[in-house]
Amino acid sequence: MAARETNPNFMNGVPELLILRLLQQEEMYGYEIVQAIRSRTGAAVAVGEGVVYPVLHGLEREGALKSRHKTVNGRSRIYYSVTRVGSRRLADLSEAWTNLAAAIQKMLTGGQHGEAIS
Amino acid sequence: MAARETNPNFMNGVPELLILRLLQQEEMYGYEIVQAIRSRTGAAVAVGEGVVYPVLHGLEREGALKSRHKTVNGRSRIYYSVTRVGSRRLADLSEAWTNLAAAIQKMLTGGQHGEAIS
DNA sequence: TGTAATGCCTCGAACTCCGAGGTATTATAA
DNA sequence: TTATAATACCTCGGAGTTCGAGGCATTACA
Repeated sequence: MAARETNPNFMNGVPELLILRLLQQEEMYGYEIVQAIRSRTGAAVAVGEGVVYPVLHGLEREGALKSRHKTVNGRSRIYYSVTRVGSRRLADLSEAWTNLAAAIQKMLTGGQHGEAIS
Repeated sequence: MAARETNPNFMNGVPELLILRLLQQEEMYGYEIVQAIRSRTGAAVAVGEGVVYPVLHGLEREGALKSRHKTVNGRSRIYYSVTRVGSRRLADLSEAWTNLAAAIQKMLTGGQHGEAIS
């Protein structure tokens, strides 16, 4: 998918959305995010590390996230948190997703006829 | 994206879902579908012909759709309609989408803490 | 001592969407 | 009459994502 301009950048981007949302609530590290997504969605969404880490790196490169190292129990972790840019991005993605979901929901449950705009 | 097995095939697949849904309601042809999606979603979703035709061909190849030629006003059209296989597929995709949307919605609006299922 | 869990990472394969472009006919406008 | 738009079909290359497997290292547990 190219950088779509007609449609909101959704269709894809769900991992990015969820990661931003989680990090907005609290600072987390990659491995933790993988499990948080799985558990908080009741396994409806399950992304692997192969998805999470690249997204994390990409968002940081864009300035949407900032990170800091921390060692806990001899374990080195990289905690991420959202920046002002990331917060803005989350708001945009969140709205785009909501619009898309609403549109699709309407099509799935809506009446048979393509009502004219009238 | 590979043929995901952990997650439902969503994330993507929105065009496929909408096309199946439209065709289940009434027989349509490609060019018509492009505009129907745009108008019935209030332009929230706008897929081009470069998306619709390949999906149509793929679904027909899989036996989810059947087609018939028809000439109207000197215009040659290919009308598609869903088969039993397509109907089954629509039901599956539809359910998968609903589950995904619900999971995401909960994450977007839900409380800060990773509450236990309770 | 070995296996699982934690924690980080990258890579290639597969897939889809996107936009541009091509062809042909009919309708409308200049 | 001629040019442009609309209808109607199609394909292709580029771009961006997700997926799973795999690698590395340390700590916890059996």
